[in-house]
Amino acid sequence: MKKKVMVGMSGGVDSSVAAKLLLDAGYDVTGVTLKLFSNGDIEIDNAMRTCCSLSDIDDARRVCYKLGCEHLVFNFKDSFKHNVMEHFTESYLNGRTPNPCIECNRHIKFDKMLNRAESLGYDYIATGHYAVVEYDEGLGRYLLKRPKDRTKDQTYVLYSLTQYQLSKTLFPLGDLDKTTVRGIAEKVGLVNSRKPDSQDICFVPNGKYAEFIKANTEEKIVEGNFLDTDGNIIGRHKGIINYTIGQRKGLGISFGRPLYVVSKNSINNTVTLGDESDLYTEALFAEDINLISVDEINEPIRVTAKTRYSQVEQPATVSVNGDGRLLVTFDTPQRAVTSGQAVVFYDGDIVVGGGTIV
RNA sequence: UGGGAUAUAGCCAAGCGGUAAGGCAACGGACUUUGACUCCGUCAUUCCGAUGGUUCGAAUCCAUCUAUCCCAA
Repeated sequence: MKKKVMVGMSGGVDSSVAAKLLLDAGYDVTGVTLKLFSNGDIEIDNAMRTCCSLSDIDDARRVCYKLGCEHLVFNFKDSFKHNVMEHFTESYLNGRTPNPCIECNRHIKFDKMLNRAESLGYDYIATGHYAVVEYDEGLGRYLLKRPKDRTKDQTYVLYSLTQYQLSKTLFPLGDLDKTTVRGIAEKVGLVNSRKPDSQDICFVPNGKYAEFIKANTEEKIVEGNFLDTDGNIIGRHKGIINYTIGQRKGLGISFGRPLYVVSKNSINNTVTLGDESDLYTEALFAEDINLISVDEINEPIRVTAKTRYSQVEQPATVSVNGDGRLLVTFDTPQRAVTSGQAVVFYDGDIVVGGGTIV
């Protein structure tokens, strides 16, 4: 009997090809598009393309029709609002810089959707992520590994997956590169074969995330002072949510040389600016740890690690710090390590684990 | 109302008679399934506080005015 797979389909080319590949591999495939928010809720016009606009649900539906598989739409708006949007807003208000894609994977795709799939009798869920899941007999563990196409590596946003979630997940695109995927879509004649890659935060399609926060919080966004690294007031900022560590653009302050956000203080409502050289730190603490290739960390281990989605992994040492936190020490100081972002550890192509930067 | 100095794009700033450097900021684009970073491009079309004058030609020289700053009263 065929194994049943529920494929999360955004309407984009990647997840569409994932569905196609699963069908070819002999699975009983159902495409699912998640309704995560209404365009009306986030004050954007409906003509705009986001992962949940009508046109995207339509694209997914048309792909399924073309492939000859069932297509469903699940309404996860409440969960998305609570676990992703509110977390996003809260994080910024507290002076951190969140990564909503990670929260969406953690709470929506690989939790909500997986649960729904199981209750409906599916054996697996699948997505169009570029990553590899592999069961290692020796370790007796499921491993998350980097994909063939390194330029599209999405393991960074998947570090939170548990052993159980990994055991239920298929990533059909792990061994393909993007051009091959587009080629397949083209060949099969999928409507979205040339659709641009998605980018920006899906629920903030105009890129102005600060406006989203203002529209979704009771709290008043108040102006405050820009400080130099000695604590002197050197200007006014438009509210702490508008800035993140390492940011240069949009400060609106002319100083003869470029200035970068070095730190934020949500208590005093101040933003400290400094030179590029002030951005480098060699150690960080991480919390909310999820480990994949190992059960626990007792002795310090050598890894490569990255602190943002698009960063080349850097050599580092990870050690326990009690209180559930990990201490990550890089061999060389890293630029703009930012609270709220994730740090993910690698052992070669294998994801060791990761956590949220404190 | 004695003396001195300075007035160049949003900010800083080159230019010293030959037809407006550069930096910062800003804006646009590329890159990017997060925020950023980075990269590329645009940014004073008779104009350099104002008005006259000298000159083939001035932001650059002269005069006056205006503004600001400093020193002294």
